[in-house]
Amino acid sequence: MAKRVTLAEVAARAGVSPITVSRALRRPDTVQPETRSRIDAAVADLGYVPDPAARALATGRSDVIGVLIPSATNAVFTDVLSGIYDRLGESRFDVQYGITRYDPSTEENLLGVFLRQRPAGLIVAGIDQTPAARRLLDRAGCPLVQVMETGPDPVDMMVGFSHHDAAAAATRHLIARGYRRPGFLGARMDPRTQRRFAGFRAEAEAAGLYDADRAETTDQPSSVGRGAALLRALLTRRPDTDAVFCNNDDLAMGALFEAMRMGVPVPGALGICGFNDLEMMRAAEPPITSVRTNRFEMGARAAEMIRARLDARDPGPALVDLGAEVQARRSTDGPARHPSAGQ
Amino acid sequence: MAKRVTLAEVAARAGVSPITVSRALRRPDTVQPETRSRIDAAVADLGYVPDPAARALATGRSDVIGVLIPSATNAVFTDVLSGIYDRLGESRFDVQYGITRYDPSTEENLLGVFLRQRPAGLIVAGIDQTPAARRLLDRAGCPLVQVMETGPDPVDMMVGFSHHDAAAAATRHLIARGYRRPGFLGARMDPRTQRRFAGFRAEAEAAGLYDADRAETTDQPSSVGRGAALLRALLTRRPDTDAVFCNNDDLAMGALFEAMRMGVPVPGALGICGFNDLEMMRAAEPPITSVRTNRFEMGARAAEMIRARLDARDPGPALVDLGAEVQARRSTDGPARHPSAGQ
DNA sequence: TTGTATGCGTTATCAA
DNA sequence: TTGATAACGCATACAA
Repeated sequence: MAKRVTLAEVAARAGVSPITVSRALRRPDTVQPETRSRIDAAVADLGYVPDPAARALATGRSDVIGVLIPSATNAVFTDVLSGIYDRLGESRFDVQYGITRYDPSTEENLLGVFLRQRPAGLIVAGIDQTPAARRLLDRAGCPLVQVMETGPDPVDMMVGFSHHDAAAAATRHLIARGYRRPGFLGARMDPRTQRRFAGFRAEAEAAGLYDADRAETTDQPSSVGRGAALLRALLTRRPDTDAVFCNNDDLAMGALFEAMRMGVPVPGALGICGFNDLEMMRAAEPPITSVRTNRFEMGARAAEMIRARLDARDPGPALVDLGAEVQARRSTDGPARHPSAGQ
Repeated sequence: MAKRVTLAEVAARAGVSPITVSRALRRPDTVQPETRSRIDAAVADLGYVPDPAARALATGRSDVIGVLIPSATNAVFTDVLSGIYDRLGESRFDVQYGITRYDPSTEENLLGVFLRQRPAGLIVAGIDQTPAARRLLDRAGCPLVQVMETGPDPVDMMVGFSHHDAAAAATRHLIARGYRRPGFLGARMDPRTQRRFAGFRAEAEAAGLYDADRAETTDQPSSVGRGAALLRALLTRRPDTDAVFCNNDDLAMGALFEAMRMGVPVPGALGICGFNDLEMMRAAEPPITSVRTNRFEMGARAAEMIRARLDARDPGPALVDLGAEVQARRSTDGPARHPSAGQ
């Protein structure tokens, strides 16, 4: 266990006082060039690295940037993490993650864990914090970005898109392609999912095509297998359903496989649309239509906004809407002219 | 910004000295029950929470458990994270992640970042650290677990499995099912992947069925699309290949889709085996054979071993081999008796 | 069982 | 431009 090199030792070697070394490191322009070079040499010789705990104690601030997401296994969030990491990996900041498991009280706890470290910044997924969590955030005293979603009443900054509108766009796409009996497949049914469902419903109702009986949902986590099960349940109950908008891509992939198993031609007898546009959607056979959400970019922008604020630069607009675009692919090419030909 | 409540204030309210409060919190059995209850009340009244920085400075130890993984988007690692989180989420420890991007020098840097925080424990993926990183690890001065893989010469503790042997088992399975011209699909080709390839090769050679020309690999990251491309390249070059062992499940999924596109029946004309057994393999059509690796369990065990050591409990064996099992599914049911029937 | 003195490595404040 | 002093909040070592 190597003994730690301290500021005092560097100072002794450079023939200055500790505080001067401290200054030379943090604001080089405030010390004479020649003393600075002596100090730099001493730092290099001794291999000095600052102690983050001591710094945090003295300043009342850490270099931790806390990130709160619901799941570490859902590709949706890991892509956001990649974006964050891309902009923060090389910086002086340490990124620390917390996983809420979609559980509001876990989120409150983790917020507490982060806050007591006096983080330099905070990135939290979503806009559905509990009132208690909201109060904590309001008093966080550091730059804060809510990601994944846009909405009213941001705590501080926000970067995301409207899940409602994105789902509505996907539904419009299905209808435009000629599907007339669209259904909805949903798992987990957390608030974001609910808003997507609302977008689907609003659009279908506007077209006079909404049928509550074609919504097949579960509170269970989503998975490919779950998508298969949901589709089978839906088609068993309502065999004439001619398209499904899926809550996410896992469900869509499962729906595709189940359609294969059931001998239901896609897209001729059933159109399938996913959400998030994971890489596999493009590679599937048939390729699956999905809604592209700019997840990496969301993380990257959030990280940049925080850095800008910490460096006292202009972070730009406090609310950034990155939008979402329907990526039309073969799985929603439209119903076959002669439905029976599909068999 | 709420002013921080300190130990001293709690002490004043409880009518004891700060150190007694400190003790009451950390080792309740060392203080009189009645003073303890007074202290507990004061803590609750004031909403006291310890300052991690101050504690770290005083003890020369933080409560951070550092986790180093190559990628945050690869499901293989996120499952390990889930396991770690499962055992550490409720504890007093803060998990902090670092992403190496499969880059050894990034790994060294991150190790430095962690080490200067004097972490309580460290979990690192793999056994392929650079000599410099290895030296850092040797001097980490905290419990350390290498996960994902077993191998000789552990730094401290280790929990994983033999990628070579797991790949060999998968290859044996293909051969046992009757495939005689097996190929290999590989992406990224990092050291772990190389060892899987070596396992495939060793087993194929042992059966006299190895053909170097049936290995289709790329240094690019793996993806479903990449799997499709690799299969097409392989079948174009060597159309008589009758099975593929894929480096991972993404590639296997892509291979399945590409086989569909090419009109190659699976498993009759082509057997497909993946690696990791992600959930989607079971849900595919046909369901895809894969090698189950116990990723969640690896993370969970690693976390437990570290906690045991920190609590001065017996962590059990320093080297844990969790094995890996072939999950046989329809995609490797064996070649069709009459190959032409497959068309 | 509880308390006193002291130190952890850094930075803020004020003075020189 | 540089330095002396005093925190920051907690825990260790030792004493009572």
